[in-house]
Amino acid sequence: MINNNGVLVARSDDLSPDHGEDGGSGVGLKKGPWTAAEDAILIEYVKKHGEGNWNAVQKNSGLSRCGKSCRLRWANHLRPNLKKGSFSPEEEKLILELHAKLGNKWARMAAQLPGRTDNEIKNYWNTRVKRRQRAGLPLYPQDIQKQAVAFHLHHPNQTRPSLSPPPPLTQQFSSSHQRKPNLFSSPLSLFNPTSISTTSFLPSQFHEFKRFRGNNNFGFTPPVSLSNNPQPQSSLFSPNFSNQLQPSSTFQFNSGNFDLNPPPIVQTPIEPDGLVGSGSIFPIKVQLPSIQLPQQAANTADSGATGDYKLTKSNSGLLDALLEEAQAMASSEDSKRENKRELDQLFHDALASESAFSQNEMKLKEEPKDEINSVDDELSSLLNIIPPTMSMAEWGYSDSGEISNGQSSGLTEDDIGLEMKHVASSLPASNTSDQDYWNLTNWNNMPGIC
DNA sequence: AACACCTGCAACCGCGCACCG
DNA sequence: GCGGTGCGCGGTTGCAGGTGT
Repeated sequence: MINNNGVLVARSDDLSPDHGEDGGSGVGLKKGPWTAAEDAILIEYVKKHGEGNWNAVQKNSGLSRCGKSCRLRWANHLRPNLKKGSFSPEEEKLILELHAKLGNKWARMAAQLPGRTDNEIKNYWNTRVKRRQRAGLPLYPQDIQKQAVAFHLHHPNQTRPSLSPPPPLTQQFSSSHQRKPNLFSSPLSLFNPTSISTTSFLPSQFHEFKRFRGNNNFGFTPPVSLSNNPQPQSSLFSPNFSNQLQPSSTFQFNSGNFDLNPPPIVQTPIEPDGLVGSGSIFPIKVQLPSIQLPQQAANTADSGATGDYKLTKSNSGLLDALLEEAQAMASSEDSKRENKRELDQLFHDALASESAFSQNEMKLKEEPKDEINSVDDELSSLLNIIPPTMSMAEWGYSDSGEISNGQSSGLTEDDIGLEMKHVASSLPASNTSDQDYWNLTNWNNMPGIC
């Protein structure tokens, strides 16, 4: 319904049920764009009462907005020290890194990007997805891919991947009205270079990250002053950024080091530019210090980390798919030892496939050899351990740009399963040490994994 | 100039989690 | 243990401005 001011307002049947919150009856609550007057009211209210208790805003301030709307408006637009304007190249790079690591966890990503909101990041990413899809480019630039592979070489035992349930079908491709495909049958399958797939390895540090009510890191905060308070230096450009990001981990751009937690093996199609936002200029119109305190929050979460892992919602991708497949296979086997061997091999095969694919990709690109060699050794060493069977390197590029094994991409899940079985059985037992196993056979006993 | 199409972004919506009585 | 409530997150929608024809 449009009111006299041309502003969309809620009809009574428009309101989100949302457990009956957001203003009780909800009748008369305004929707649509915020006016300057409303902004002023909200700012004044938060100044006085602080953030949180958003549903009280309507009652106490006379603002005809639901609590959710107020929170959103404050968080995304009115909060002090928000950065506005385009993302800087550094920010874009960081977003890519974080997305490779976290998947569509916008709030967590925002916590690493001072002054940026989850909504901004989400919009940026969706836009990027659309753009890259249109251009037929992969989502992740090559160096992110390298980091992912390099990390696995250096930290094969540090973490185990989450076995995520399939995310909502709408998780990744909503903007273009594409839906998360069946991994093996869709045009966006993992063997399609234009597909987008990520596998999240969510760190234990993020356990219970979501909610921090009752402290001053998240949730309710004391009344804020809109003046520029002394703010922590943006971690983005801090030399100690890696430490701030995740204690005890390393995180370096353009290096073999990565985060404590293995990032997903990202899908690796040909990357013509290999650059982030190449050819673009990314002016930051406003760069104010941020009032966000993400690191504190992260540290709080860190302190509770015990090294256990639990199932988290994440994007599924190549690795998840393989691991899920592996898990399914494992459940049907009698020998626990055999299971471990198989699973280990399957995972290593996934890594090998991706890294081999990376090599393929790098060969196809005309890059300075030095740059390529930065990870070549590591890749080679990985490939040396991995039997070449089923390596994606053996898969050629079809004329259409798709990766194929010489046939059409109409692989069935059964096909893949059989191939993976074959791979598993081809591995000599001596090739993998017990240390390499990630207690894969115990995954079913892990909390949150059923 | 007018129209159609595209793009980016603000805002909304539904869901799930944590807290509390 | 359970239901109600508050809140945050991720996905989706719709609109305004830009661009092309």
